[in-house]
Amino acid sequence: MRIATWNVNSLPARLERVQGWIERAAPDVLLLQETKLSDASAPHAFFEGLGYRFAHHGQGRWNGVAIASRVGLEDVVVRFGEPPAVAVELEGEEQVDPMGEARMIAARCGGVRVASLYVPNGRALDTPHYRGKLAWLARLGRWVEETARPDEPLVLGGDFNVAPSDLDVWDPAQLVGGTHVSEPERAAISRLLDWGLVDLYRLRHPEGERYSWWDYRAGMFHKNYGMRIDFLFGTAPIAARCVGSEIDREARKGKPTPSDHAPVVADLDGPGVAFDAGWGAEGRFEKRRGK
DNA sequence: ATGGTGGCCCGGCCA
Repeated sequence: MRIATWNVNSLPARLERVQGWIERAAPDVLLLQETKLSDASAPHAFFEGLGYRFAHHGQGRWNGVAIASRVGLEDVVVRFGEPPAVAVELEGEEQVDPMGEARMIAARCGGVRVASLYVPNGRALDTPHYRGKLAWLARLGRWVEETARPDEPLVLGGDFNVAPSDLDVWDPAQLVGGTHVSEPERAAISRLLDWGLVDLYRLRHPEGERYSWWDYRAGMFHKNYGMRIDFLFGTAPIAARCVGSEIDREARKGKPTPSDHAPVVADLDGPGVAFDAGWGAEGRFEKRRGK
């Protein structure tokens, strides 16, 4: 079984790329983030035409998460199972509450509990958005601890907007004092790992210079100045079944315009189906340096 | 060079 996660940065803007990638990578379960769609606009027929069932949790213009599965899709939960939040005032200090936003959907697919997660960006350390990010990550930790067990098949996938170690960023010195690398954010990821989740890509790839997100600006992708912030985290029974994992750098290249994130793939059981993930000869991306 | 790109959808906001 192949599970993948991909922040598509708008599903309607990415439909052609998503269809091409599904045909190329043939995931059994695809976790999507940043669909930027309302539930009423969710493209169920598009996914059904490709052989997938589709569950979407959106709010329109921002955020939005979804699960496409061709191995069953049951027991859908959104927003950690909490009731819809009332409208949140975003102007005042300490009023930022990402809990009400469309950032979490979970389901059971092919005997595996999967969650598609879009962690708040946090903007900057001294903002209420950062404190909201930490609160959201704490809610995620509590949801995992209260509703799952480390010995059952569970996969958390998505855009975590955290680089867990300095090996996951192109230049740690440039990011000091910023979000994505702060100690509290990394502690929130450690909480998940300490509970029993395993970073499936890192399990198969100990090397650095492998990222899942590159800024659109300033040629960051071409210089391979990126961060590894998209993950598939699996419990021990999932890690034991994981025969391979890739970040598909090919999906970040070319036209039509790609997302700024690449898909992360993990294969459970069997040999998997090999594909060139675009990191260059011998699987190593040749870093190019700007003038 | 204190920039740059891209998506929301048309004036800035967000990443």
